[in-house]
Amino acid sequence: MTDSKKPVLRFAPSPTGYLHIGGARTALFNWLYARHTGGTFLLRIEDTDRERSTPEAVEAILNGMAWMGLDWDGQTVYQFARADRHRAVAQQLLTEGKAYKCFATADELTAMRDAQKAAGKPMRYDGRWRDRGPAEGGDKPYVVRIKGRDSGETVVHDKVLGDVVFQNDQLDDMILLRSDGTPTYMLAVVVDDADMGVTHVIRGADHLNNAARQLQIIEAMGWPVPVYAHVPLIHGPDGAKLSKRHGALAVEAYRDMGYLPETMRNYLLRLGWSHGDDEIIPTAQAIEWFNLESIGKSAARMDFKKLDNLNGHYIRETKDRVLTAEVVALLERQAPPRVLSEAARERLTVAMPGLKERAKTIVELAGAAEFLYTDGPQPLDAAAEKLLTPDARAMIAAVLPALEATDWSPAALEGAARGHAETTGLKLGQVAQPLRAAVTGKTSSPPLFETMAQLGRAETLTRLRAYSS
RNA sequence: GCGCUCUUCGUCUAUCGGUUAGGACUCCAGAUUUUCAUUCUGGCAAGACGGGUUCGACUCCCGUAGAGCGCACCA
Repeated sequence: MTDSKKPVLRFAPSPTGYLHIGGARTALFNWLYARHTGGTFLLRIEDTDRERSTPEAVEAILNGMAWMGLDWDGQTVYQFARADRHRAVAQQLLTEGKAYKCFATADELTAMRDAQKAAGKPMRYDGRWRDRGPAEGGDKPYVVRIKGRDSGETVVHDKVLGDVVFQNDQLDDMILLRSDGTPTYMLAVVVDDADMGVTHVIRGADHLNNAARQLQIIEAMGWPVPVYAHVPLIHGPDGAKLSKRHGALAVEAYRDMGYLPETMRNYLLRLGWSHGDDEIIPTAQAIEWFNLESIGKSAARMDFKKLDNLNGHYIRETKDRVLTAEVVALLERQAPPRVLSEAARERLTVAMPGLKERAKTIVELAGAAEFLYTDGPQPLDAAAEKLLTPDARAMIAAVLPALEATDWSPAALEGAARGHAETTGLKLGQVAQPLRAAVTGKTSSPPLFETMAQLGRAETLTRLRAYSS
């Protein structure tokens, strides 16, 4: 560990699927720590599994990172391109006697494991080729395995979990090079981390066991040991493993559900990391505060109610024009895309202050604003339909002249409505609600008289007349 | 089965041997309001269980239970 140097962090996803919520949090923690310390944050695509890696997945991960607002330093490293280097390291280990060739066939190993399981023994490679000379194998296919220590213990010093001790006799001699000569993940990560100068490895707790194995390679090569921080996994709302059904969705699915990137960063940060009683932690503050010590040890569950609440907060904090852009983008992504006119966008922005404190997601916002960007009489939702009784429609007709006589300012419109309420002995709400239903098609909306003013005299009257009798 | 890890309100968490165990979300009640929402006030609600150690344990140790992860020529 060289304390004099700035930390080097990395996020190393395998492109076998989209960037899910757990990966996004791992990336976020790495990014925050790098930005907090003034260090470097690298991105490495672990595409050594040629069967499962796809260009689409790479694309999805890059897009996900971009949406989350997580930028990385330097070029993206593609692990597969470094296979020669990985092979060279394996070769070095081989010549130094720190690795050996194993000629056991897959069938043989399966049989071995079955026997172990039947005997209630731990299932692991028994080292049958550990001390046999390669000559015995002849020209049969072989894999290269690390010659790990078979006694003593390996300790992973983890910043989150503390010192975790593994008995070396439980760590089997893992494969470095497959029989087709390609490097395995275990070899590739260690070599790449070393070559990239990675000083801190922040990754999911599912890799904790791997850390002990990887330490064997690191020690064999005499490389510096990085600081490890294994962060607990995220579970679904029911405590079970996160699945598509719950929230192991692509981060972009959260965008489509109407969540803001700032919300996701804040929510994911608080899921497993804390700073006293603080809940609202904008990204700039997060960079200032983030540390490894305050990462919790236990797995956390997704809580969409809290996500919604946070998102509502950030929506209210966001500038009107930006929210309009979000709504516009959302509508354009819809199944039949819907493109808003310049006038409609302007109307949205003007009404945004009243709209945004009523929405928890951009999707809700777009829905609640529909009456603003759709001209003409509005379709009524069930509650509005129920409210617009014949009596209510007659009331609208009765109040219409008074409204028309105003200068169409919010105050004047309210005055007219109040006046009508007084002379007819109604409460203001009994006048306002039918008007609201006729104007917006809904029983709840931003303040009615401001809304009518924003809509304009002609448009509002068209809608009112459609539901008056 | 073997190994590793985790365990405070329903959920996310604070607490780093001495507190009426705090905050946030959810939920409930109330205030404000032309609706809804926002905002504000108040309320419900927790140390998995069992042993120790200690004057004193949520906090340290052991055990039990539950949960998660790992045990591939996947990453």
